[in-house]
Amino acid sequence: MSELPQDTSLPKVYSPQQVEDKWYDFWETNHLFRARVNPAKNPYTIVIPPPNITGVLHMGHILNNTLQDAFIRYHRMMGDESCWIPGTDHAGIATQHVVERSLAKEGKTRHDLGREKFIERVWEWRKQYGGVIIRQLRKLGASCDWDRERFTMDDSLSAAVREVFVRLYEEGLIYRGKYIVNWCPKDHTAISDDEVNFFEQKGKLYYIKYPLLSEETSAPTGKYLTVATTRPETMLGDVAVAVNPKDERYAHLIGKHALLPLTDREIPVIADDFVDPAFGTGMVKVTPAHDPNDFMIGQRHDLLQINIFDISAKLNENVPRKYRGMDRYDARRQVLEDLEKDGLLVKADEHIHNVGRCYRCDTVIEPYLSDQWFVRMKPLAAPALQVVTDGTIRFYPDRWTKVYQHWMENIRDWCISRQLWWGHRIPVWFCLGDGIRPGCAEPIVRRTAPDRCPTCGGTKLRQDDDVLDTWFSSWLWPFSVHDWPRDKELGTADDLRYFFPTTTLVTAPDIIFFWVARMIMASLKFGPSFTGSNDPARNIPFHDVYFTSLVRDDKGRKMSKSLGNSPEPLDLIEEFGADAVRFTILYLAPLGQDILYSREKNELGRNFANKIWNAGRFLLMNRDQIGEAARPAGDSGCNLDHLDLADRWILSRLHSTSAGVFDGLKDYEINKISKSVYDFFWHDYCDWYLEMVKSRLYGSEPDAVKQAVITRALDIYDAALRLLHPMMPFITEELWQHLRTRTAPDSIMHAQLLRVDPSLVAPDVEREMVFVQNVIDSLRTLRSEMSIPPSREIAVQMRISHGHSAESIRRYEGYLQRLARVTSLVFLADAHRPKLSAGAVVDGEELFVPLEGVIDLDVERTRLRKEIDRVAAMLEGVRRKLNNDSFVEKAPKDVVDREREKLEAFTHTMEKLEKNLEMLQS
RNA sequence: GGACGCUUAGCUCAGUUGGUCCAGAGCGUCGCCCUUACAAGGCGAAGGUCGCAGGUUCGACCCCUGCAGCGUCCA
Repeated sequence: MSELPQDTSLPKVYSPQQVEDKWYDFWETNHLFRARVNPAKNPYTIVIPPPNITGVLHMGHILNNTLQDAFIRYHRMMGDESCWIPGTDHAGIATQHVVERSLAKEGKTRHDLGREKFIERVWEWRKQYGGVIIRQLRKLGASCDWDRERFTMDDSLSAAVREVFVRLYEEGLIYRGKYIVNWCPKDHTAISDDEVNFFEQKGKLYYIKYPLLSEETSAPTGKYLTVATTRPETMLGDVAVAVNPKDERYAHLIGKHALLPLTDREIPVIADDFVDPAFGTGMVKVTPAHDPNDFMIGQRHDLLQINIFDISAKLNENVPRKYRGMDRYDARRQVLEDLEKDGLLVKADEHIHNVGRCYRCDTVIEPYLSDQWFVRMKPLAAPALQVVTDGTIRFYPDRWTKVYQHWMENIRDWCISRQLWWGHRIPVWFCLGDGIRPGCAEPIVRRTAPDRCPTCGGTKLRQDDDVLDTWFSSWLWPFSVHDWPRDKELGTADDLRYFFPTTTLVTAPDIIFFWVARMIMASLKFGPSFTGSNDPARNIPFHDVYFTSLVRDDKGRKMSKSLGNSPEPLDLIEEFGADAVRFTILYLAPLGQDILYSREKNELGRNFANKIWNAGRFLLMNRDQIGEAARPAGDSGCNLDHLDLADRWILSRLHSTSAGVFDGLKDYEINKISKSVYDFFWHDYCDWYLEMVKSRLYGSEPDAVKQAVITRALDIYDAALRLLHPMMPFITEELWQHLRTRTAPDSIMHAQLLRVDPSLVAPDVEREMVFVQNVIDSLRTLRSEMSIPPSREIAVQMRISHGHSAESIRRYEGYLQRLARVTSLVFLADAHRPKLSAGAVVDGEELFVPLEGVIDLDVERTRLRKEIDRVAAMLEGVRRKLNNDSFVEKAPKDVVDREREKLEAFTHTMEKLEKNLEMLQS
């Protein structure tokens, strides 16, 4: 058990650097983040969205993980078994890239090493650099259960991937086929539809003439068909020209043939509904191997598929010799030049079209015909849509359910094979035959490598070269982290059943399709195998999904490496402290809206930390001088001796603030929580309560009272620290440990949150306090406007006539003395009205500050007139309402009554202000 | 083209089922204070016809319609 770090004196300014690492070590070495199966408690589980092992912490991670940590810590302090499971993602393309780049520096490619050596190299890289982020999260204060850290390429998680692949294949939900996929010519792999980003781009629409051939002789007729295309180079793979069957202009051409220029291919004119008569000439070229729409046209008309590109999008042997080996853009230039020469290029119009680019490397995607593995999504999507529309899973903010629904209803099959080396190799083997006989056609799909072909017994087998999409492992994350399907053999079966489903998922909305939707599908599909239940509510991966804001810079631009507009998170932590960075981003993060972020904004959090620190210093200094009263029992207890208005008020505020925090948590309104705790701590507790406490501590009350007062102030501070801890874990731990003697491994982390006592929430007390505050405020304003220096004390006279009593106000006299520098308070008889004084009316009661010729009467007259104008405007508003018959008739009675009360109060105030002004006129 | 979101003080944002918010906070600005917790602070002040145009209602920042600008997602 490690010792509690001890530090006796508090410096004047809080320095997070000395505090944060100390406490993180303390928490970690004492295993305070650890979660264990505990049937006596409710589990509260979050699985981290596993960051890429190639990634480094950015502002999005700061937001995302601070939110998760705050939720986890709140629930831990509410008595739940809080379990936050960390881990990383192997990020196929990204990681392979990084390692290939480092190889390139040695002048090598992955092919020089070979597959096996290359993969070894990636693992080495991962050991050395991978998961920097995991270490950085500790700096942020993340209370992850590190014993549970997982990696998507771990043995058990890889077993889960194979298990799922085999099961889906056996059910016919995974199939292999030659389809048009999004091919990245740089990464040499297929990527899924969702991994393509579309950008509008200026291009040209080329009009090209294809010579029409005679039906009888196949000789050129001298007539031409004009097609419009944005990609002229693909004409070398054309197999038809298509028109819309309803397009009368071209009806007579259907069935005739044209000669494909630059080649000697004759191609037919076909009719297909897909063709838009309004686009270009209403006549399009058809290239089934290089356009997804043409691919479908080709299938409908049983057309040939001519692939004209190699894996780098260079032209292959299926085109005339002169174009072979050319890059697609060089080929475009050459084709255009040749068409021009032959007089077949009609024109080129400016044209804006969407171009798909690889989300990893930004290379323009090539629609490409190749053998790929797919998951049939429709059967998986239906139940996954259901649990969201029926509210079994809730999205915050709710509007994402619509986005989700739309995607689910229009779902397309998921291309899961990737032509990479780094990743989960597809568990499929092909029989190669025995050298004489050809191999068997049926692929062998197995959890582990087979020895021989089950059909022919042949031993020459070859595993599929491809690996699976990284998301094919992350969609299993909520249960694969508990080692499913090996949970029984690895002893984590209880964990799996206890911590699944998770409670909350915190993630960015841009991966709603990649990840969120697919996790729901996978959990509903495979959950029954370990929950033993078919109830969807038991098999969902999570109950709530919190979609985070996007962090932008202060000009509203997305933060990006290339713009260099993102602050370096670790530098921010170094400069402001992790607590400040955490609190600031929570304060700035309204649910579902983007955050405009800048370095300087962290001053908010830093200043807040310093404020709390100094309030703590104040309390400790006074405690050391005065001493504490006997401690009340229990963690949430609070000394209740010798209560006065300020005490009852702060207790009321504390309990209603707590209640607000609990309410906010239910709806994930973290910025409301942060605001209310901030306002309570700074404005209620420091600005008012501590100032009022001073008047008692430094006054003439007996020691027993002073001890009760300081003890209570400490108790409330303690409760407020607990309320704040999940947002600012370090400073609250440091101060909490200073407040009272603790024994290791006591930590605020595991202290209970204050239990809300509704009986302490007292609206009447708060109203009374507001009156006192208003009196003080108006005296302060008056002082300031009359240029009475703060050092100068003032005498105050009051005329009570509006519901307050002199006795009750006498009780607050100490507060007025201290907070408004009032030296004496005198109550006047009704008839008296002091001459030559500055005055104010608060809640109907009159305040006078004698001016004694020192102050300019003109200033006071101007001040009064301004106040009269203000009240007159309000009075006018109220009158207008009450003079409106339909308002009095139709508005609810209490609203009308309230307006009548206002009328009376404003009239009353007006009269007094006008009398005051009269006095000064004479 | 479709869907959704946003538009409140110079800037960033709060504003609960429409009526004690005819509007608040932080930063910035101005004035006064180094008052023994805190100048990373205290006190006070200035600053807004709540994007525009209609409508519903006794009453609209809040509800409805249209428009404009910005943004996101999908096609």
